[in-house]
Amino acid sequence: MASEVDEKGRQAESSDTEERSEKKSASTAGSDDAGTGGATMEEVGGDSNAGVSEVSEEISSLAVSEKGPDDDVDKPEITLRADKLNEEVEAAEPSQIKTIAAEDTPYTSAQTFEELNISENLLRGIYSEMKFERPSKIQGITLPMILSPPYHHLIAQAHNGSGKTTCFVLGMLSRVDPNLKAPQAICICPTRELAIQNEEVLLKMGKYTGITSTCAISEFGKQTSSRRGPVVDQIIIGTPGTIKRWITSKILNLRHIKILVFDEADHMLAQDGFQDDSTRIIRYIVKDNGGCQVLFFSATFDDTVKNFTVKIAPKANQVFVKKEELSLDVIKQYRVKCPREADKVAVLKDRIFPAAEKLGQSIIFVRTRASASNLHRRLDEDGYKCTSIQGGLSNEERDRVIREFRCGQTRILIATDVLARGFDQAQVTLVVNYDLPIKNSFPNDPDYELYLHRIGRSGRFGRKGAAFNFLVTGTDEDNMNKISSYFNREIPEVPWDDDDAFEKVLKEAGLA
DNA sequence: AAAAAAG
Repeated sequence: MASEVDEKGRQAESSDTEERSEKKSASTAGSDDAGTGGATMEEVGGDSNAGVSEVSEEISSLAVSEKGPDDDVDKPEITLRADKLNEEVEAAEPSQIKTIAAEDTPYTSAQTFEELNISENLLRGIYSEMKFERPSKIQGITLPMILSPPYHHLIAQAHNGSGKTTCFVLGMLSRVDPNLKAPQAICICPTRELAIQNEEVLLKMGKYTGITSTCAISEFGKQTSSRRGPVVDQIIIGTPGTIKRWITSKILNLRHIKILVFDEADHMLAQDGFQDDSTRIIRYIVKDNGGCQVLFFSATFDDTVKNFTVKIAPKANQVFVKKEELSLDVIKQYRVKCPREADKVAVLKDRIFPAAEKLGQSIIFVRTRASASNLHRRLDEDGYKCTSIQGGLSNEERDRVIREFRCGQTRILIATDVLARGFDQAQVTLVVNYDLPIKNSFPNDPDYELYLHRIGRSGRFGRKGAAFNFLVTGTDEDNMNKISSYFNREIPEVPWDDDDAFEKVLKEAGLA
């Protein structure tokens, strides 16, 4: 079921058009699943007082000041129009999503794009370019929240590959005034690859709107901020550093910004992520025009960052998924115990590569830049065809590696966590955690969020996928077990030296 | 003992 739903929500390239349009994506209400009702509603909000820094308090008081005269209502009680809402959409996706509407604003989930009151030109892009028929579950819930006055902030969590990009791209395109030739929307992403990808979706969906956009990422050899003229494009999608530089060097005017989007929001607001940059940009906007609607989108929000987000956007609409529900069943997960570190390469060569050749494309995640290039070099020397990407490469090099992978010229890509989040390539069926993701601050704990994002690079839009986790040490095993129980998923072992076992497991995953 | 952005 999940697959049909996801088909609707996809932001994929044209390469998969055939499949997408023939799927019965029109049946959002998927009556067969109606029995799954009774979504568990967890308590939300209220408890968001964990240790939050003073900075955030400051932001909070600033960020609330929504532009416009609608600052009247201040009722503490939260109207759970949400449960009605859940029943309506529950049928579409089996997962449990809990929704908290800001104040007493009632929202009805959208069953069609027409009822969202978006422009004809935008509808045309949605149908003829994106080939969407109806909103996916997450789209149906969040789009009315994004598009209805008084334009509350939104904190939204949704599964990998469920159509988050569409939500905020459509949101930006719809809220921008096509006749005002000035920056009106900003989207901030953690990597330049993601910024580029998101702008591609935006260009496609907004093809007939006449709305213009620009990508604010560092471009080697291109004009520096000082030599660049003022930004006249209406939507800016980029990475924190460049956006900040454009703002401080006055080439990006914030006066007409009405919507700000954080993609991979948990990372953008994490203390060891981009929290400082993100809060600074919010402050700039507040200072220049009194603030704007802010959207926070991610597949994951750990408790700390969730509390922080609620803190800086106190009156936001909230949409959350239980963590046990996040790990997609379409992605089969396995552990591979390797006797020694050196055996990892052997498993790659003997089991993964042969399979990968037949099964689409693969991404192999390693922990450091150095191990990415080392592994790449070793395999290269032995005649295995693969490429690697990490933040130490030049921008041109990165662009080239991505381009080659996008067009299928390369099938196996070694990567650091630069590609862990958001990277959307429908043909990726295999993900290998050559090194498990671990928390930098607590090396004995796995990074659950990163794990989920990594394996989410496969199984896009309900396709099949498999993830192999390489384990060597006792710590590896401990971490694997923690991940397994955190998401409440069995992660069975595949013997590292058994061809048949791998064969069998790939069949089981629906790949072989 | 990390990676990401960017200077």
